Amino acid sequence: MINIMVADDHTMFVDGIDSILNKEDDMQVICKCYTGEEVLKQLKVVQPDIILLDINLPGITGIEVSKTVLAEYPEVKILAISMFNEESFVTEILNNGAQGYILKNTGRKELLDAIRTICGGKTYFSKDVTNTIMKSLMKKRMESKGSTKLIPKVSRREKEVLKLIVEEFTTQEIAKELFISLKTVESHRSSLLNKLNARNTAGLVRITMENKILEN
Amino acid sequence: MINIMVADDHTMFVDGIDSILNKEDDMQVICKCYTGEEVLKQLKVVQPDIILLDINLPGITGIEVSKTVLAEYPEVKILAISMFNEESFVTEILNNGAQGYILKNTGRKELLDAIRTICGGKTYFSKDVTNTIMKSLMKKRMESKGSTKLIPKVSRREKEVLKLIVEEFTTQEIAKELFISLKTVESHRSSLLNKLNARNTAGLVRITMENKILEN
DNA sequence: TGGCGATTAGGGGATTACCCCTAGAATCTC
DNA sequence: GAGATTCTAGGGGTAATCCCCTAATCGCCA
Repeated sequence: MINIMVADDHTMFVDGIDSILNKEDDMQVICKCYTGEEVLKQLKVVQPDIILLDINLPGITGIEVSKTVLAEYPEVKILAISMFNEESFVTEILNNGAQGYILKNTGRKELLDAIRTICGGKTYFSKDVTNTIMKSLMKKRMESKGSTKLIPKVSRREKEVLKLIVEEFTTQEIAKELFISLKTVESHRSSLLNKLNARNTAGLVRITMENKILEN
Repeated sequence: MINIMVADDHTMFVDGIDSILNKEDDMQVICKCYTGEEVLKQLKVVQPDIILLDINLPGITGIEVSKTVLAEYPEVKILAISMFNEESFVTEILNNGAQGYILKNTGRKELLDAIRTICGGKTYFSKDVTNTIMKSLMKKRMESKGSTKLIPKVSRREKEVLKLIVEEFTTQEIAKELFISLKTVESHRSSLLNKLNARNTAGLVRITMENKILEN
């Protein structure tokens, strides 16, 4: 038997979920909460297997609740529920302990499927959600590619020097490592400062990491 | 009519795909390739709407081919096909122009679905693949949370200094910006070097960005 | 209320990074 | 094979960082 806590500030929604779940033989709703505070309070009394948690709770948000649950009741699973198919919400809640994420317009069958999957120790994400994530993943990559174009090509040797700079080698150490003169390394350094439009080592490292210059 | 190019080094696989696709009224395989070189060569002659591209091609890999296609034939869609459900492969190919990713054990129906979805301008990822991605996404978040713990807490003022260092301010400029003495900034700098276990400015910046120290 | 970390500040010196300049040799490219 | 780019290297100087030390003041908290 799966013991379920439902947390959402919309009473009708909670009741709807309640009626759907209680029709199932292997599930029972043991607690209904309408605020984040209530969830944390009730958890000291009841032991649900899973919490159906609305992300946009008033007061303490679902994100905050999720953090606390992960820290204090790590055995309790969380299925995040939201109106919004927003990439930021999804990653944020995944970041903080949820095992799944579904939208509020999800059908009965998928809801039951999600609950059983998560209670079986796996993770569950609705198709809409995964699509959103994948798309935003692709977008981010594209954007990072786009901004890279502003940066002139860094030569093979310069990359080697740059790599060592990022790894905290001094100019002298780089010279020894690459079997070249100190002056040569300085020469590469100043080329890099120019090409990457940096003022100093700090900028060199930051720009390198922001644009993932060493990852090709 | 969807014009399809198939690229895989296993002849039997290519022929199998060919026979599946040619049974459909709205699809036709117009070109079969067995190496990456061949794909790039054929693209100068034929105009496919979509390429079914094996990632693990011998010689020029599917990744490389995908990069080139994205750059030179941006209107041509790519559906990546692979034996392996590896997170690194998937992100790499998404990174470089593919609109979809399916596994070789994918059934006929899903293959057709994927092709039609992508040619309709959308993206397609098989369920196995999205699961892998989501899991590795979660893992990474967890790991980054975990590794953060190794780093001693950086104080408020130190973070201010650190932020300016990352933004290429020199010690003198930081002193002016924060209305404190040069020696004070140097003091904070050396505390930071100690706390973050860095040898120099380069390390300071790298560790800061790797651990996202300034994002709180 | 004593201790601890954070913030402030300094002296003095060693090392490193940055800048301006030139310039030959190797390598790639058209 | 000519031209561009890269890799190499140096002289000479200034600015910045890093290191070792001390030390006063402040706030917090057990």
